[in-house]
Amino acid sequence: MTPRTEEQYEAIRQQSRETILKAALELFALNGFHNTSVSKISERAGFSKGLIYNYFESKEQLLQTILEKAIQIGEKIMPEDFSQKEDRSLTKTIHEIFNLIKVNPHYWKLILALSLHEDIKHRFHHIIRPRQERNLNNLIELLKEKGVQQARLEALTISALLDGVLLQFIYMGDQYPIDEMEDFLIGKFKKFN
Amino acid sequence: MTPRTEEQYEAIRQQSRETILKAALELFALNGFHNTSVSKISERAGFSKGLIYNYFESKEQLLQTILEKAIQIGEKIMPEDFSQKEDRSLTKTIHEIFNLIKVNPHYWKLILALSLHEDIKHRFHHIIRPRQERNLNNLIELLKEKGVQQARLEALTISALLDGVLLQFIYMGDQYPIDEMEDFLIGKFKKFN
Amino acid sequence: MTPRTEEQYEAIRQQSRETILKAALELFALNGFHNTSVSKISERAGFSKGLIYNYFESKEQLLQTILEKAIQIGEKIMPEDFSQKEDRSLTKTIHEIFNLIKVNPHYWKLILALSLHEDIKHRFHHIIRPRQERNLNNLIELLKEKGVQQARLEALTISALLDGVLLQFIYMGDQYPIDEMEDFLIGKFKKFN
Amino acid sequence: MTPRTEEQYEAIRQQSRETILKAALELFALNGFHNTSVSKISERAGFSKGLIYNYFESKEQLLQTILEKAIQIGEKIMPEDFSQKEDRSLTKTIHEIFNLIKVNPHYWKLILALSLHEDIKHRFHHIIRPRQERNLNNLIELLKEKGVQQARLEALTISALLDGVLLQFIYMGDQYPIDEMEDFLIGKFKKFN
DNA sequence: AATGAATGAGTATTCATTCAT
DNA sequence: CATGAATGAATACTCATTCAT
Repeated sequence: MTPRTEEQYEAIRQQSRETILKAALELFALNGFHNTSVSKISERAGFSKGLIYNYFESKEQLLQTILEKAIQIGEKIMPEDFSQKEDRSLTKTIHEIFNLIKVNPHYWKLILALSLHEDIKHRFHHIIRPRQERNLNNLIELLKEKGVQQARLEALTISALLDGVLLQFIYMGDQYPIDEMEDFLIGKFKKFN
Repeated sequence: MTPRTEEQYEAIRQQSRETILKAALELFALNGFHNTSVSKISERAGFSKGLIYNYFESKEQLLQTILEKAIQIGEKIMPEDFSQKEDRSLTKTIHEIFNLIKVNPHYWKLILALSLHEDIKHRFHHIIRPRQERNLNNLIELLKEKGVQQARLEALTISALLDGVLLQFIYMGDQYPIDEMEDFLIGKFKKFN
Repeated sequence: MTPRTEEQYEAIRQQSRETILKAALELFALNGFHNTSVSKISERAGFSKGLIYNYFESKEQLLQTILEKAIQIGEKIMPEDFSQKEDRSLTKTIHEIFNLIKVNPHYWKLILALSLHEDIKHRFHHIIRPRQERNLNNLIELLKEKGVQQARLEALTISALLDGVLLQFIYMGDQYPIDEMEDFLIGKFKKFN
Repeated sequence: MTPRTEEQYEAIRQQSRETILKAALELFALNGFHNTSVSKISERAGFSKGLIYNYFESKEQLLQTILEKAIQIGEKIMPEDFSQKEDRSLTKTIHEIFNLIKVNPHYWKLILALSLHEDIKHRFHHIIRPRQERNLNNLIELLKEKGVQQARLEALTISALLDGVLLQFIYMGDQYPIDEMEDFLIGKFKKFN
């Protein structure tokens, strides 16, 4: 009955926010943003509808928060200063990407689905596009250093390949031989290390 | 003063149907199914809202009609009896896929976007899944004939690669070097011919 | 190929009108006015939708025409000048009412259903109410002549009874022992003859 | 700052539900089901359109709820176990029916109007028909016990008479001498007690 | 006289958001 | 911090009516 301390309140807030974000992510990824109601999110989170609005200004902002998080996750693999990174081997990078996919399939499914919506694409274009560009350039640099010819096309190919694996893994779920594919591709790209 | 002939009516109907389907396809692909209102479709088609319902029972059925058409298009490249096809070379097949993508990007964008929605995926799973399976098996057969080792993983790789190219082309549009990529990949896979 | 004569045209017109009215009556009686679309009427009549509007200004006017016809039919039993009618015996009148019901159940079903709608009731109140009043008064007169006490209540009772039989016959259709009821009631009211 | 208690919420809900049901009943009875829009119901109830759907799944279900309530009311007069009822005298029963009519004219008007719609009739046929049958049989039993000849036809007559009175009372409203009719009919049927 | 494509106002229903408690 | 009743704008769909042929 004693009032909670400021820290306890903060902890509760943090916890509730996470719960809501998790529920929203899952439903957005499963059914799409426009096909997911705030009601369903609150139900899945185990809260009341109104609470969502204590933490997020709108359904839209909920989405934005999720996307920003996804971008941060991606950032870890190919950080701003990728060229300074210690182990920049393609093998390592591919392994990290596969790991990411396996651990957070929902995020990537959502990102993929949303990136196909023009309206959302526009809203995040300024954030996503430069990173894609940068990642591609990093990859091109990497390949050039290894003396690869037509480094740009080769980089685009690798990038497309990884996107395609992601797509198929997302689509097929557990039926997709994700681990075998990882080994297979790492074997294939060893020569570029 | 006399009514139009049956043929005249049929022609009008055919024309209107096509116009509506085209508008719907574009909007679904651009903004997603759930984010496209029937009003917007009718506006884009240059008709009244009500007319849509003279031709299609529901927004849902409009989608279904579009998807069936997309499936028919895909069928041309990898037909049921692919193993009987005259020129089954990988080069030829890749070329055809690229062509398809370039000519009908809207269809494939839509298919991709929809295939990520669980509810829609479920509804069309019985149509799409078997074809994917069949296509993959055809590819595996093709590679085996050429004496390729690990034909299944190699086939999955090729399939992922093509999906990835589609994804990136759809995402980037005219900025994507689709023709160069085609040549590059055909060069890469010549050895499997 | 010779043009039709004016009379032939008129005959066709008359025929089409009847067909439309019949279809409309049946559907209105079956499903209610507001639950019957002009499309369905035209379908049942075997014509195009547009034709209806060559003959009737509106769905509303179609209804009005039907109601006026029903009123005319009722008029035959209890005409304006009922007191001048030759055989005004209750037995005869009841028999005529039963006949009417049996021959035109659709009309009476429709009349009953519509008379319960306030909006329609209002629109026809000035036509229907005076007739009901007149009919009741005629019945009262008749009973008074036979020396019946409390003629008004007795008349209301007879009137309610007949309405009730109509209602139940309409509701139950062929399962209702309409002929037996007629004999039974005529037996009952013989004393008033 | 603290949310309302569960009881408070329940009270609010109960109140709103009742208000909506009352408004719907009145409008359905006045203008018919198909001629009453959810908008009009919400207006009459003094709520927003959307609120209706917090309480009822559909306009249809609103109707169903009302009908079930009407059936429950009817059940009180002629309960399942009517033959066990203490005072089963016709006089008493007629008095109860008149009371019911006078207290709840809207319900009976609605029931009457709806029972003339084929589509609605079908939907509730399985609920309403058996009760009508049962009620008629109860009445027949009652009359037989009193030694009445042709008990079935007599019962049908009484039943029709009561339906007719209801019909006329509903149609004419306050102008109908409902109390006088009650006394008159009770006098008429005293002999069957 | 007859047709049916097209229109647009109206209807049921959903859902993001607000707010009193 | 938390609740859920209430709102209103948007959405899918229907249908009486018009009109060119």
